[in-house]
Amino acid sequence: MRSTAADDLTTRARIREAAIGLFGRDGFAATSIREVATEAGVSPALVIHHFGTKNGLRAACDEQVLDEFLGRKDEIVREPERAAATMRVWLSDFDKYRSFVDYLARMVTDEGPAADQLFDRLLSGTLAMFRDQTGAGVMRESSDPELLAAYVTAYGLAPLLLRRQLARALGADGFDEALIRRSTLPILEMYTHGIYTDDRFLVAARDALATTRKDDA
Amino acid sequence: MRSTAADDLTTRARIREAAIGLFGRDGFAATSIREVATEAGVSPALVIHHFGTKNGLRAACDEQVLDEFLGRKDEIVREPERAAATMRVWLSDFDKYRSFVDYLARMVTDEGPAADQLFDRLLSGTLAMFRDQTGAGVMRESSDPELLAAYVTAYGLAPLLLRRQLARALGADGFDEALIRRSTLPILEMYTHGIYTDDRFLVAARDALATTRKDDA
DNA sequence: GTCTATATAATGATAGAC
DNA sequence: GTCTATCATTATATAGAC
Repeated sequence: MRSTAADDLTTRARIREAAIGLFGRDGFAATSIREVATEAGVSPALVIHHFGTKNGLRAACDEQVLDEFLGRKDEIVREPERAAATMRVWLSDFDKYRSFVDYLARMVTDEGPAADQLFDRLLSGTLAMFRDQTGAGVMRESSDPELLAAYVTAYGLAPLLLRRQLARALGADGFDEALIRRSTLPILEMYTHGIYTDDRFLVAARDALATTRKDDA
Repeated sequence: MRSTAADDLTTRARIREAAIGLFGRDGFAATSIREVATEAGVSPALVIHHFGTKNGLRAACDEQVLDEFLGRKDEIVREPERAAATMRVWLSDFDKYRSFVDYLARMVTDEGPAADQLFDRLLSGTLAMFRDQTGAGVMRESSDPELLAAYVTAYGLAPLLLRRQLARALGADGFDEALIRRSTLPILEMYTHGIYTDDRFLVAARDALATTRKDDA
């Protein structure tokens, strides 16, 4: 894996890493080219020289983080597994990879091609996984597999987006390896047995939907 | 319920609504006081006159959206139910309430007291609900109820944060009432029966955790 | 309460030397 | 490749008239 702290980087890469850190921490709009330059130890003009515009710099950061997270394109088929593996590495050395985690979280919720590409790759991986597992009889058949896959993908991203809140609410220092360990079994329990003891909420919802559907007609 | 579009608002309120719309759409840092003023049909100086600083304006927006979403404090105990009800109203008239949805989504992921307050109120409501339902035998006992409640709260917010991606991936115009309807049963199926047919992932994870725990020692 | 005019600072980007 | 110097624009916020 690459080394973030090391200074054996090209100047261009150093600027990009500085930008990822600041964009991730403060957001794109709230970060100035000057701040990036100072952080990287170069002049503002050099930032522009390398990346053209501030948006060019953002695009370079997007590409870098996306490549780090999912691997270069068509390298591996199973995107969600690769993503989960990367995330484990990132969380295992929390301080070292914090920039990437923060940047990634901002990227998913921002609108733009990077967010779409990321979600699509994760979703298509989840869909493929679901298809295999359903075929193998390991997974139940859903009444709406596409929707379920989309939601499960979203649920997978939720701890990333709400990592601060989860850590705070659970009395942890940050969303680190310990929290991942703690969450593994309870969440897998939920995905295995559900959280309810019987069908009553499901039945009630079915009735409610049928009723309002009648009202609409 | 209040009317967003109507012009029977004080100037102060009109400025605040304009700010909510622009902050929600473009983000706080990317929105200037001038834009807010133009949108509200007043001068930039008047914005400052009413709210002191740009951050003061943000605070007023936070308070407004939080009050709209959860109701004024200590009005209702069951926060998540109130929140879900508000969200249904907001999604039932998508264009009218889009500003609030967008603003809320930004608010949850940003750091700050508003986000913390919102998450805490939702979480404590979820916890109370879980306690009641577990007591009534409707809900299974989790191996870690606090963690499960935190995750379920996060999962409840996930469609809000990823509404664009969900809508896009599912071929919908936006995350509207139709998508809520479509998702109700499949998601409730998941929460009722889980998605796996047997324990094998759960058992495997238990083994894996036991192994790495041994490695650490 | 609302405006015009303005002070003051910061921003993204350029020009051109080395 | 990297810098200094600077331009043109925009930003938040203030002063003071009405």
